[in-house]
Amino acid sequence: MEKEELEKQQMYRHSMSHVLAKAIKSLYPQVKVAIGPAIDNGFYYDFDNLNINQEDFAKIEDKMHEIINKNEDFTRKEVSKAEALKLFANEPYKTEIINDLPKDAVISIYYTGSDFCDLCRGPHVENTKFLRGFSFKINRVSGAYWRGSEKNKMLTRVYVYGFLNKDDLKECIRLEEEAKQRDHRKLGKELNIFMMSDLVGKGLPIWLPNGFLLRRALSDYIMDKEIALGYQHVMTPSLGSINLYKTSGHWEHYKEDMFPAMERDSETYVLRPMNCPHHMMIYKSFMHSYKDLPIRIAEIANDFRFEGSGNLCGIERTRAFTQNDAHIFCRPDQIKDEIKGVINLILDVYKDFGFKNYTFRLSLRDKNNTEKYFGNDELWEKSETALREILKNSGADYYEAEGEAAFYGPKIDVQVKSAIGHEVTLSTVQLDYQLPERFELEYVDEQDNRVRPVVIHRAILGSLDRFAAFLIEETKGNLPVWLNPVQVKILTVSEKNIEYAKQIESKLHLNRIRVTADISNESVGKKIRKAVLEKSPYILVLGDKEMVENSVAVRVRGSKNTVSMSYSQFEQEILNTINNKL
RNA sequence: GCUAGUGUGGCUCAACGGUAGAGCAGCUGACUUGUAAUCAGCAGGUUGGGGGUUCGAUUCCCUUCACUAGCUCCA
Repeated sequence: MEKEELEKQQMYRHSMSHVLAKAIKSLYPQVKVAIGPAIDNGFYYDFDNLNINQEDFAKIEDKMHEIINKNEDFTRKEVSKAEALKLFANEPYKTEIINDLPKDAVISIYYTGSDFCDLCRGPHVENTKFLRGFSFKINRVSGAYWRGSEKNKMLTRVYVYGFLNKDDLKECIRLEEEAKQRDHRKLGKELNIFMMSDLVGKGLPIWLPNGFLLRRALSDYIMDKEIALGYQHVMTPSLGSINLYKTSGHWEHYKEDMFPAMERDSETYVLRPMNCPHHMMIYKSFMHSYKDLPIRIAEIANDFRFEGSGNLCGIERTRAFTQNDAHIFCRPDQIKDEIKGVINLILDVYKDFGFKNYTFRLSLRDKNNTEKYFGNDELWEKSETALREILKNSGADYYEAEGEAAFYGPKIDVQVKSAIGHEVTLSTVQLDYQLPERFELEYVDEQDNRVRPVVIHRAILGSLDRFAAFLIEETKGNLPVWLNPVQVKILTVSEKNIEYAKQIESKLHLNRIRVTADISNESVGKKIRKAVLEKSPYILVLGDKEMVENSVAVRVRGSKNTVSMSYSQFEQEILNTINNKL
């Protein structure tokens, strides 16, 4: 769609939100209005004291059509602050907004007809008759905090799909339906990747055999990459003394989001929410020369966070997860190269996985709320500028986001969108001067002075859990052969072929290919169906013909055709596919 | 965590005030099969848990747990 057309659509959506508010006010006079902007797929409006559900949608939509068909004018008026306060005296949320405006502000308001007006900057359509061709449908109703703060009252938000073009509305709804089909929670269950159990506890996924094979493929892959780049892997305990986290500052910042402390005898332990402090202690336990740096300590590490119950989502957001974590201890003059190296690794990895839908985000601190962060302004400025420059030079597209930094430093995050539209961080690089200070880390420089190293925190796959979730959704469950839990599925035609199937199976096993054989007494058709539903990349049907010829009949995922070839030819083909990460 | 909605056998769904029913999956047997469901039989649920209303509750009410959507949070 053209830019002008898009702007027009946003204006129409915004005008529609006024129509929605007017409709709601006329149906439910006790309601107080808050705000109602245009969004990506339509618009919403927040109301207080409104209690509706799906059954009321039709009634509200009818009322909206009724207003549109009355050909009411949208009239702009400018008023003083005092006049505005008087006009909206019965609307506490509008009053609050007006009170926040400067004393001498000229406030614009828009009437829809003569009986409804709303505080608004505009612009709007001139008359509701222009909205007649606009396609809309109430999507859902949900809660939303007034002004986005959990300290405030929760209002009722009515979401409405809205498009200039009827087909766009249909397409939007269709895409949302399709997205549900590739939701990792649905596919994860169907493909036996993971399960949940109430008795085990919420947010605690159980990885089934297929899921474990996927995780192993992922962690082997990334560890091999890291080893080649000079990372050293370690293994540290999943819990630690509470003092470790008091030293790092995490306890102060995050204790509400950690599992509660465990006390025994006179000691207190916590399940670790991240691995930085353990890695700091590894660095600290040796004396380091400037010549030894950088030191890159990596771990595939289990972590535990007490995520709010409403935030949990399959394996995308859990309370027990596994990070692909590393800490790079380096000299200040090495920062640039090390971060560049991490960004290159990220790009390299995403290429291997075929990911294209991601954006870099430069995560800065919130300048209006600096007490949340450790360290002085100068250091923050310096760190943020350094990351910005590296990103600029990398040529990657990025955007900046205030308030997204870690308490110890700014970050470069890689953001992706899940099937159902959650924006989540997959990879991250973080620049940190604070933890070295708090843990009193040192190295000896050329003049024999003891000085502080810098720490770069980074995660490439992020957490294996979330990465797997994203991978499943991006591939619609059709994981590439090199990652698929079962790479080859063998089917026998009759009992006579079992022996031959076993031979082929063990040959593939010897090549470290993940293979299973279905030798059940079912029809070939049924076994094919089962294997196709399991999304097996290669199905080998073995019958008398293959047995005699020492061949295999290969059915490749996505194709209904069968290709007959010698076993050795197949072996060559699949090994090539796996080596090329296809 | 907050607001709202949902909760029936492993899965997908039915019955909606009158002692729960189907398909798939599972198990057993027969069939020995050539590219998306062979046939027959068996088994499986005190309708998430607890409490209440009622002669009677899967169905109505309360509460609790879990899930879903959105909001908030995300080292």
